[in-house]
Amino acid sequence: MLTQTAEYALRAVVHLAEEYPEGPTRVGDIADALGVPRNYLSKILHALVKADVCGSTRGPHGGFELVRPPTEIRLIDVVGLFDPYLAGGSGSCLLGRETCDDDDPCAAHERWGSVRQQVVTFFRETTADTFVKRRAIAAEPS
Amino acid sequence: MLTQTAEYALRAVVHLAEEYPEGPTRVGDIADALGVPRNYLSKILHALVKADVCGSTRGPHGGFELVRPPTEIRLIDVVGLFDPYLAGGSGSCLLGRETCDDDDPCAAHERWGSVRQQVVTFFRETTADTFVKRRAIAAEPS
DNA sequence: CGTATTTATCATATAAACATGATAAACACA
DNA sequence: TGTGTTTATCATGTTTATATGATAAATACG
Repeated sequence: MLTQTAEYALRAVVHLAEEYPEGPTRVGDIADALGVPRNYLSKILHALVKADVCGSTRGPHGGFELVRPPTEIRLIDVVGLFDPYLAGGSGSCLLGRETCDDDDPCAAHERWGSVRQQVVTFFRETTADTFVKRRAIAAEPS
Repeated sequence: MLTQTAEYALRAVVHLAEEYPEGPTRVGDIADALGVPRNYLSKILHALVKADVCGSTRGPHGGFELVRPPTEIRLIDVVGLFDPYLAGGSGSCLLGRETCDDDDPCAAHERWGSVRQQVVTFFRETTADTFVKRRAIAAEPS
């Protein structure tokens, strides 16, 4: 449903949300935590920097961090970078018609559009904090 | 959302549903009608034959046709052949966890599962006749 | 200033999806 | 039985996604 790359990006952002607002986290640490290829993740994080989702710092104590609080980072701005059809509406006609919109719909337009919209809405309305596992403050009760 | 191949398959099956229950349709005719590569479509249709969705006949007057009425062909059995994650539930954890089910769910399990389920349900409950454009029997009223 | 640490960038490799082309096998029909 | 039509199969090519590795540039700190 998502490309591997988009899923890596999402998981990295959720991970960074867990660290927020501590300082930068190294690529290697994120890669180890998520179990994804380090150099590949590096490229993905760099794309997120260019998209103004993450910030980066080089050198000792460097790494990546979110540029805004997790509550203000919509997942659509993360996965949409790597699965562009989720962001823009291109190639959206299930039956492959050139033009397919509300005015001139294909036979599947309404039903498929509705399903598709639910997916898009999910990523648009969900923010990076949603899937953060909060650490327990106190020890768990015995 | 669907791979190109799965979309070709879906469109071919909808096309064959429009011909049903006439005799077989040639690959070339289907390919021309849909605007998809002929030889590639041939391979896809062959897979649909092996999956008992289509039947094929060689030689003159040969081609492909549905083996059952379109109302009895679920789209999941078409797209699931080429997008296996839609059929089986593999790789379904958005956060990449090894085990993620109702008993031991990740932080995204419920919300993502619900969205995902809507897509799967769409293909499971929609049959090949749904998107057939019926030819008007009479001339359209002036 | 020098050195270790870290991201940025570039070059390359691998795997999968997508697509093309040629030949073989089955079939219809004269 | 022969010939043309059609799918079946196999071999190959192209493009994109995924991944790896090496080097360059920036930064912190002694």
